[in-house]
Amino acid sequence: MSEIRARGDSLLFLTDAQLRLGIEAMFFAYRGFTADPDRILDQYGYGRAHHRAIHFINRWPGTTVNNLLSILGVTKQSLNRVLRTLVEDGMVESAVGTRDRRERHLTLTETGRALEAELNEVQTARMRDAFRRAGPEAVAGFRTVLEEMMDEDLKRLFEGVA
Amino acid sequence: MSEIRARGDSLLFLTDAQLRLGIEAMFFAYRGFTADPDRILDQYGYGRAHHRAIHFINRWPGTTVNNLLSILGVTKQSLNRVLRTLVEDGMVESAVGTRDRRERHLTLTETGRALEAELNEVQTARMRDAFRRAGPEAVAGFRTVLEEMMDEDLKRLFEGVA
DNA sequence: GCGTAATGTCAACTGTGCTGACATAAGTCG
DNA sequence: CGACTTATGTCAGCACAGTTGACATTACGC
Repeated sequence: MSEIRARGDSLLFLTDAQLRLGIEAMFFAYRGFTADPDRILDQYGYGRAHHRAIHFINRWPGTTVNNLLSILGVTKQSLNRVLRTLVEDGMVESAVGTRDRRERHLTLTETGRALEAELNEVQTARMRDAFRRAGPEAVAGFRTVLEEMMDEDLKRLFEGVA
Repeated sequence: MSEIRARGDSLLFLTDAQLRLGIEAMFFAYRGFTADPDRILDQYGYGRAHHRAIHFINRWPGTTVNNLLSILGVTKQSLNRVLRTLVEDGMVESAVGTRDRRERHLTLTETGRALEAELNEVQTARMRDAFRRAGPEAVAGFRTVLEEMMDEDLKRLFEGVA
């Protein structure tokens, strides 16, 4: 506390009212954040869980099931239900590991990459518009605060790739 | 686009990679954002829907069911299930409107306010730490970007109270 | 060969969203 | 007054995505 006063900053941004506004901003913004992809997913009979799996498999092609589990923070039963439909639908390929044959390496198929691109397009469009209107300094602040809100392990994961 | 270049800003913050990082930051941060209240809600046998109802009833005491419906963006059947348990548990009071007797005005009871305080405490604590570490300029940017990501109607609602 | 790790699967349960249908009470307006 | 509309509540049924617990298969490593 004292070192902050010493920096000469106003502490008005830490009032209860300001913090509650931050909470509500998160809530409303997250709704906007998911609204566009949700509409596309509906057409495929998929939900947000499918989106998250597709997103992170695209992000780290060849990742294992266990990796994905720890990134997504769900149980294997929950993830498996989603992965099974994605593999059946030809969106995801599950390849036996070469170094360790117990592992399954997950990658998107051509079709899967197309869906990922479609989902990314709309979600990115909203974010791009928001970033553009807000400007680079605001975006830097946005990213900083979000990182500080993460759990420690996810923060390390995130900073590892950022 | 041109007016941004004219401002002399770099457009590097709008690259696809940066936008994808923004998307992932939102995802991971929202997990952290909900993690602490979730643990408390579990103890009461409640979920996030209960939290949201409690939050906004506390925020606008005496609000009507219809108001709450449009803020939360769910169906009345969905909200009613949650409200019913909260009223049964003595967390929320539903009072017949005086001006319009069709309306029900919702307020938190003493017990409800205590739970709200408990939930707000942990969620606020995380946000306060994040805000403090990030500093006031980052917080301003955070709020700006979040507002720009909201749907238009929610943005107006939010700006109305902010 | 034994223990452990990675994965998959079955069953059951929960919370929270949805649609559709219907009911009641109360306000509004011709 | 009567007709329409609005605010709310409720029943039934369904879907998605999370959970726990139990168990099986396969493969790695000491």
